Amino acid sequence: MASIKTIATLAQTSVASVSRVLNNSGYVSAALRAKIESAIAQTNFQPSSDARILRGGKSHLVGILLPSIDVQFFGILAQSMEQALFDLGYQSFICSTAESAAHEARYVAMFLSRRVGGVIAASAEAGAAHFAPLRARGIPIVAIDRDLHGYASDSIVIDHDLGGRMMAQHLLDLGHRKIAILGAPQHSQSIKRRLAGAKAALGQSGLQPVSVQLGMTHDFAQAYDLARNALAHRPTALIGLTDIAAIGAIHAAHDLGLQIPRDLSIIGFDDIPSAAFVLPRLTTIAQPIRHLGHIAAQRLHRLITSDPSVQMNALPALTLIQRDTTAPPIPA
Amino acid sequence: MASIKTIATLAQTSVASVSRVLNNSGYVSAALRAKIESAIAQTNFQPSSDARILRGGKSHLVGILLPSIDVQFFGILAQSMEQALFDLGYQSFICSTAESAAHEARYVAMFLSRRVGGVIAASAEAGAAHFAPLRARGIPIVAIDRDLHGYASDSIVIDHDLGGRMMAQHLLDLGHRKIAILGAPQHSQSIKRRLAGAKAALGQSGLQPVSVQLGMTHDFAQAYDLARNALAHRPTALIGLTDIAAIGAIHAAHDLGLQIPRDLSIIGFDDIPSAAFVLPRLTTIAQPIRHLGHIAAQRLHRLITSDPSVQMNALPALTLIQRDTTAPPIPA
DNA sequence: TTGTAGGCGTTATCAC
DNA sequence: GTGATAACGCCTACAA
Repeated sequence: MASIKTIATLAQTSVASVSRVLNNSGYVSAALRAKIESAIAQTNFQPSSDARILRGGKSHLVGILLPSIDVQFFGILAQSMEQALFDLGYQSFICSTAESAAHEARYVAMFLSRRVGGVIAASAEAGAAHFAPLRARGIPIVAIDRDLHGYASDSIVIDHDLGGRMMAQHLLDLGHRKIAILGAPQHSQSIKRRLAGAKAALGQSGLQPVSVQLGMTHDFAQAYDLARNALAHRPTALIGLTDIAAIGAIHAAHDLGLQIPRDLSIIGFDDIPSAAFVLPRLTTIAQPIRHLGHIAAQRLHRLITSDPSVQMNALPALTLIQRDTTAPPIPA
Repeated sequence: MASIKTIATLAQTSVASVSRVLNNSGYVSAALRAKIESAIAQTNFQPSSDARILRGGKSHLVGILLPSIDVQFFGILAQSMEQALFDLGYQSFICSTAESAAHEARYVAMFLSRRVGGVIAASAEAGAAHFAPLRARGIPIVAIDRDLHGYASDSIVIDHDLGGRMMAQHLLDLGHRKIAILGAPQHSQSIKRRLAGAKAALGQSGLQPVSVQLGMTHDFAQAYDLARNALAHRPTALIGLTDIAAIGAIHAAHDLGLQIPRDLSIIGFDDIPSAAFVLPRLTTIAQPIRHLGHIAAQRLHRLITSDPSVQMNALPALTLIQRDTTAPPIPA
């Protein structure tokens, strides 16, 4: 593999000068610089990041820990973070943890050996002790989507509780009283908080959900089954803690011969692209996914460089997107 | 940052012995080994991959180049590859290129400086010269989803042409004669091949598509617009070159008051999770996305290690998944 | 303006 | 069994 030495030989000079042109540091005569640059171009030479890191340079590596990227919400999030980070000069390890603390721990060990400069994580709920080694080494951690207890240096987490309230309130405002709730994965902190928020809002009206159905995985098929269970309790409206859950519910209702929103109102959460492209179009609470990813990248960058000039963006707000799956209940 | 030296001091021994326990090489007495292991555990020490690479070890790094991961097809693909690769001992840089050769080139330069051991790529169509430096260094490249002309060491690319034929044939078998085609992104090799295949199948029946609508981006909204254009030509059936395209078309048809499949048949391609969860459920050609990802990972591993014992899996077949969006046309 | 040399963390080679 | 040590590729004093 070509090294700085190869280039030096090619350009008939010393490694120091090559390093100087590579880094635009110190003095190099125009003539020498030209020779060196041509040698670099010829060889397609790229200096070894490893040697640079070893020498004491920053790694410009960051770890991104997400439950998955085969679910669109996280795919969008991952891509937006990776792009923003790349533009800031970092390269990312995007890791899918399947909500498993064991997997997270494995990836954390990898981050350590790769000397990542920072981590962005949407961690599984069950304990976060495996983040301790990162903290011990002063490696900044930005929590995204879910809090990380004492381990995060910064948190980009929307107000899931409020989100839950908004869903419930919308249905309440429409006049619904028999409301069911479903969602997954049940161990996810965001799901739990939305659930808590929704229940709280119902509670304020002296109501309780007629059924709460929680599942393990983030997929349509399971949501469909949960919805079948929920619908057995004859709600007039249904809260999907995610759009996936809500869309699964639309299908379950359809197969039961229910008309939406006439017989059943459904509201979701996230506003993933599919939400606007199901029939009927899904009413949902939108979170600005890409925007959150960009903010997380910026914050991590700020933490890594300790550069106070990077601005602290406020978290964008949640918005109710009213589409075609919610309406007042039929008067009894 | 703790190093092997720190551990040696802690365990009152030399770096050589620490290295020996780290790598299970050479002789270490049980007593010494215990001391060293405890020092390692105490410190949460992880040896620097950079130093290992520098020393001449393999980097165990691989680059994954995909147009995006915010589109579910690629998100699933990326995750399956990353997982399989991680289990094989590799860490991946998952990079979203937005179908841009310039972006690809930037990532390739990064791969070079990071000394990746291999690359998996679904490249944009426009030329692949920027892969030359990888080839020059003998870094294996596995093409996935799309061929890479002369640059790939191996190719995991389904027969898109056949896929196109299968879509057309299904509609032809049903009795359709006025068939429109839509899809995106139009510069994608896979899209072009499916289109070619579909046209060829129509041609064998002496037919031509009544309309071909191609777009730039992989999203529902654009597909919706394309479908509006296509439907102006009054086809009885419509081929979506991707499920995204087909789902956009379902909505366009719905908004035009068309009943599916009575007034219009629609077939898609890929069988992404949403395909089974739109109404009506989408008939489509399934490609086993995860499986393809696993195969790509295996093949790359084989190329990196040149270990002939890794089996060559055959590419899995395409299957028609008949759901509810296709039916015979209404007799005129 | 250019060149020489040391050291970053690791492993392999060689002595002891 | 164990411990020095050279070398990997790079950057940065420092010397010339």
